[in-house]
Amino acid sequence: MQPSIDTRIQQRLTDLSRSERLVGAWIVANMAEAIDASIQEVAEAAGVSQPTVIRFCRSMDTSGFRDLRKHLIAAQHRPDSYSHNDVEVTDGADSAAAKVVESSIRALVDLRAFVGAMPFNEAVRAMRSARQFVFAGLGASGHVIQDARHKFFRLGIPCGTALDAQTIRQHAAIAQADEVFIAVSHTGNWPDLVESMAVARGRGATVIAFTDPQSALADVATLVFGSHPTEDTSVFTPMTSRLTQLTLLDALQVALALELGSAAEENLRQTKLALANPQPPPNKTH
Amino acid sequence: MQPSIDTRIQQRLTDLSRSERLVGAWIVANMAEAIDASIQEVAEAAGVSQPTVIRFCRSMDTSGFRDLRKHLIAAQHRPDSYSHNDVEVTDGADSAAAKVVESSIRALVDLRAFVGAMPFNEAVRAMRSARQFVFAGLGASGHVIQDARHKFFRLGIPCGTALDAQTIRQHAAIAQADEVFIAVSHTGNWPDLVESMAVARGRGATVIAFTDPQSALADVATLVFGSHPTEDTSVFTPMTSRLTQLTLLDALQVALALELGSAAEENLRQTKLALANPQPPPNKTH
DNA sequence: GTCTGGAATGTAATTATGCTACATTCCGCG
DNA sequence: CGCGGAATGTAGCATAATTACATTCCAGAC
Repeated sequence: MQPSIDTRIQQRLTDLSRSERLVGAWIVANMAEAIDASIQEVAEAAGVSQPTVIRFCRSMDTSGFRDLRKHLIAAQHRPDSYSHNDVEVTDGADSAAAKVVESSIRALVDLRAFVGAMPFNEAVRAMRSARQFVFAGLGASGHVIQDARHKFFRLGIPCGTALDAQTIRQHAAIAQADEVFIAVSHTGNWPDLVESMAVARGRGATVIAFTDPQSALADVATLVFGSHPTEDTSVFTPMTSRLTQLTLLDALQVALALELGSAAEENLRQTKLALANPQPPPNKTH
Repeated sequence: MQPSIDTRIQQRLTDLSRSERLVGAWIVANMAEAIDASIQEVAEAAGVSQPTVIRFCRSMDTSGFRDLRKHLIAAQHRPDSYSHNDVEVTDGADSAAAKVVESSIRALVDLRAFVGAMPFNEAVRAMRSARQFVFAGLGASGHVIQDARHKFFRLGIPCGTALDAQTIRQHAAIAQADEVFIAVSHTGNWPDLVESMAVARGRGATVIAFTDPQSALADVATLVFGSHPTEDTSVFTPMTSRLTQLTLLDALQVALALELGSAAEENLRQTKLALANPQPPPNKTH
């Protein structure tokens, strides 16, 4: 996640022109008022004209005043302990653990802000009539993949897994139009995976990618679920990106279960039962 | 602090008139969009007129649309606000997805309340001098296990995995006092797993269980990290219990990395590097 | 010094937004 | 069946946000 808006303003204050600097200075000094203020009020308080305020907003990489206000409100309600505290070497086991949990929560809260803009409907539409799902991922993403497969196959649609470059290539080479590939990758820049997905898509298959939306994988995919392009370089980043991917896949599976067939209710009930008792005691294989 | 706006909307939904209820329902189902929407857009999406939207704002004890928007943004960025809704068969893919995310957040927020009482220090003390870790889990928990192993082995301590009853029994049969078994199970009632861990412990090994604290597995374990006995019977329970287990294992790994040896700083740096770049592009195996 | 070009800023007009006043519809009840 | 009050919508208004354009300011050239 980007640094919160107030620190961003502080940092760039010196790069701005005189008038814009006045605006920025007033805002950081009067955050509480700034949040409820209109453009006029800000302009007056800072002693500049209204367009200057807008120019200031643009300088801060926001689309306009509304957008800036959104960031200000968000910043005010985002406790610093969540955004900035990384683990310190002086931390005891307990406080380090607490920070990991905080960080995980933060990742999902941030995810929630984007989930509305993700293509769940499109994904479900593509998946509901698929002949087969192929789950593809390398390395650490392989665990996410296996977890996902374990959940989706219960819906009754055949599921394949491809955890290494060779298997992925082979699956892609025989891809059909009614197949859906689910590709997971933290960075989205593995040539093997990207090329294979391009091949699969070229053969008409749908490719759903869980990856960085800026990546090469995202470019070749039909649908992208962004594990958002985090700038947070803390220790936790890869851990939390995996959590968000798992959560998104959970969400997709539930959405698909709801949508499948006209017996949606029955499907949900089945899902509920299956998930509520994933380990019926006397059963060995599970 | 008042209950955050989304729960307030939920609560009062039934008291509202038909049209206002439509507005409220749309907003809670599409929080992310609602935040960026103008009155018109909300009115259209909810299928009502613009004044109705404003009347709705007033019904929510806000001074108007701007103020409501402020509360929505704040709610979205406050981690301890979450709605508690289960998925309905009438949900569209989008709102079902949103609920899954909410539910995951809730699980971690609940976890946070207990994390201080968990035996991280004891676990780290046992693990820092271990000759080997053995990760054991059956079925769905196997994915959690594999993910954990993938992370712990980087610390330089040998790690074994046991994903089926036979392997688990064999590992337990040759357990030594300086080995640490990490057992994961949602229910904690698999006879194979419970018996094997009892054997391992009888031979002097440390058994750390990630499971229901009321279960048989918890009884035989040396240390227990409770995926807390949730009373939430929603569809999500098994999904979220897996998330909490993963998060706890993340936390344990970070805590251990900090504690390992006197070169704690070096270990952390290594961890950071290893985690920050889990997929160095030209490397094939990862 | 003063002229010139370009950036910085402000003025004024434009558009979108949030809001209000009033008209219409709907619905329960005598 | 019609009355009265709540619920909702229509149309218009005021303000907020944004844009287009004019003015000012300042650095460097001559």
